[in-house]
Amino acid sequence: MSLEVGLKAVALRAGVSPATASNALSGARHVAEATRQRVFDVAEAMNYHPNLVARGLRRQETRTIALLVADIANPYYPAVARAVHDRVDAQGYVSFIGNTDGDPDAEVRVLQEMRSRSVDGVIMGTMALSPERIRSVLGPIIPLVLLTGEAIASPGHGARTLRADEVGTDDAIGIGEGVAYLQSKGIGEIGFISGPADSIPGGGRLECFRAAMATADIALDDKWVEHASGYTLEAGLDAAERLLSLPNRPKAIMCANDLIALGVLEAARDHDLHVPTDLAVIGFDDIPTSKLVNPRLTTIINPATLVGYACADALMRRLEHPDSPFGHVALPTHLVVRASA
Amino acid sequence: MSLEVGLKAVALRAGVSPATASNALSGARHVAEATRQRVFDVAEAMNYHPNLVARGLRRQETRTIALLVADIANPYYPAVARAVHDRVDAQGYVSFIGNTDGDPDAEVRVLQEMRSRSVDGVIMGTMALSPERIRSVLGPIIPLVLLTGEAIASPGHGARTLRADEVGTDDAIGIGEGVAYLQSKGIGEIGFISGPADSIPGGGRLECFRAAMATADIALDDKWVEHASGYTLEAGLDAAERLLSLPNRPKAIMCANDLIALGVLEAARDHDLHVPTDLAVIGFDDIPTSKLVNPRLTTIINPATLVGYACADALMRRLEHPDSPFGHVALPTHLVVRASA
DNA sequence: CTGTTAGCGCATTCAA
DNA sequence: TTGAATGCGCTAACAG
Repeated sequence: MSLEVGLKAVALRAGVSPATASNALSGARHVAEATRQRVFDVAEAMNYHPNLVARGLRRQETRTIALLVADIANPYYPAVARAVHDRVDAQGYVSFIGNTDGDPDAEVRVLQEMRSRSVDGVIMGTMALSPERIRSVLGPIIPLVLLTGEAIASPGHGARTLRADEVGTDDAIGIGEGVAYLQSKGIGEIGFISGPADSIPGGGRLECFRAAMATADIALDDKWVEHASGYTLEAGLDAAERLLSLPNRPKAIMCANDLIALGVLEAARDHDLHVPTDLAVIGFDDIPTSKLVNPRLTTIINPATLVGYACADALMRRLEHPDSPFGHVALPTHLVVRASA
Repeated sequence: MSLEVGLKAVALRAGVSPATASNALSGARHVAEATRQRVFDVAEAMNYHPNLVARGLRRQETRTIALLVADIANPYYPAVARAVHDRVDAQGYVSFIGNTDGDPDAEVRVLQEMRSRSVDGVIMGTMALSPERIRSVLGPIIPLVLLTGEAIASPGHGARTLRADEVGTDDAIGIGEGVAYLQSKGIGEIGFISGPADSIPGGGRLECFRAAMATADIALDDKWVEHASGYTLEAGLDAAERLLSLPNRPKAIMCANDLIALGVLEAARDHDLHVPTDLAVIGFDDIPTSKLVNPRLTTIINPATLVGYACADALMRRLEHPDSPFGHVALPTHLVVRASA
């Protein structure tokens, strides 16, 4: 009934058994050159293409991976997704994409879904679930790459039991550079806008910030630490409004991501504050927009493409060498001074 | 050997046959309430989740779709991807993502790949292949939604033989508004920067532009029509350099997309041209960046989220009603006047 | 209402 | 070097 030509049809027309046709095409076993050629010709003539679902069931290997992020429309992720795609595509893998909005229930649901679909690997930028929970939902087998800034805060954290590779950014470098830079300009009244209080990447960056302030020996007023309700411009604007309405407001604001920082820029405009003289603003991520806004955003470069490559490479490596030691890659972040600080 | 609990294991523990367990869980056939409850309890206790690869093979329905675009990192697509994801996710479908860079070979390759993977449907924003070619590579069965601005240039174009739904934008509306707006400001020397000469969306927009100029009764100097080498800021900058170096340059430039327009903005800066007084610039798409740059970009809104919804809805509709008439949706575009024109 | 049989399309045993 | 048989995990058809 099926209109697709299957291996059986090719074998029939080539006058061989399905097994031989399979071997001829895949090269798994040796086949007489004449036979091989004949099978190839017939397959080509009949426009045969293997059914990858059936192959996946049989081989217990689907050559699919899952890329799970909070929101593909968040400007940081597309570059990661593209980089991952390019790397795995070169190895014959295709990617499922999943958006979780950082909602723990959604994360569990989509992880379970991907497990049911027998993906060969998962790359996940979690916002809510602990690594242990992720591993437990995903089951003990499927290779997992964690895409998280916090990886570095606790290097190699439980890799043994977690059986996961970690790719992150060394946020402390860039944030340290940012604090030092502000200090060198004589600015000590530095505030920070993090993401939602319980979210992971922003929380890690906040910790980095606290550490950097301590290192720089600058007292940190806890009133100057705000939590945006999300990693969006609007949430950043709201949080900045609160910060700028304080009786004694900070002279500089560092942010957990660029969108929040863009919100701060808007808030500064609303308050008739000149950036950077009245208020210095430093973002995080260096999304494409950042070099195009006015004033151009001083920010900390989060190398999205390299992160994507590193995730894909870690996953491909584990698929080839399942028993290699688990690793964590920390890509450096760096301050890029533009016009906002 | 497999560590995953299968239906057989659940059936065994529940004391029923695999078929009954299947029916109890899926509800395909009626099962005694007591049995059903027992199967559910066992499944839950054993943490059973169906193997969707096996189900796909058996049901000849994978509940996967493919979203094929030129480049997910292009800022227009993430919003489309997110919208598609949300709609199909609600129906239990997951999305493969494919990037083709508008390369015809890559498009053929990924279409073939998706066909091999038995996706239930394809949403494709083609840049290079003709609809007929796409249909031929994809085979006659798999539902196809074409995401293309040109759909509207030739409404219902070959829908019968193509067996495809089309979702596009009515680019002529917004481009007509743009030309009329410039005319109302007394600007008649209008140039246009399209995408690569052989690419589809930019070509359609160029045609709209020519038509709008004719309607407005403005003579169009062909020297003022340029082709950018891609839909990027850099390509737009290059093309604009060529246009602005002309002995008699246009007083306004309309563009096939916003990134090209952002390149024009940079070129204008390089040439010490003040926007909009020396040079008016109008983009296309209204990507998030456009409202944040300086000067804020006057552009034509391409409702990416609505486009994504429409694509997903068209696909879901066809999956439910395979024989419904093929349709094409044209979402209106509109000029939004900001500061660059 | 439930169990048995069969097969989706392929790749891997085993045997020849 | 090749073919026949088997089963990946699930569900549909057919019996009972």
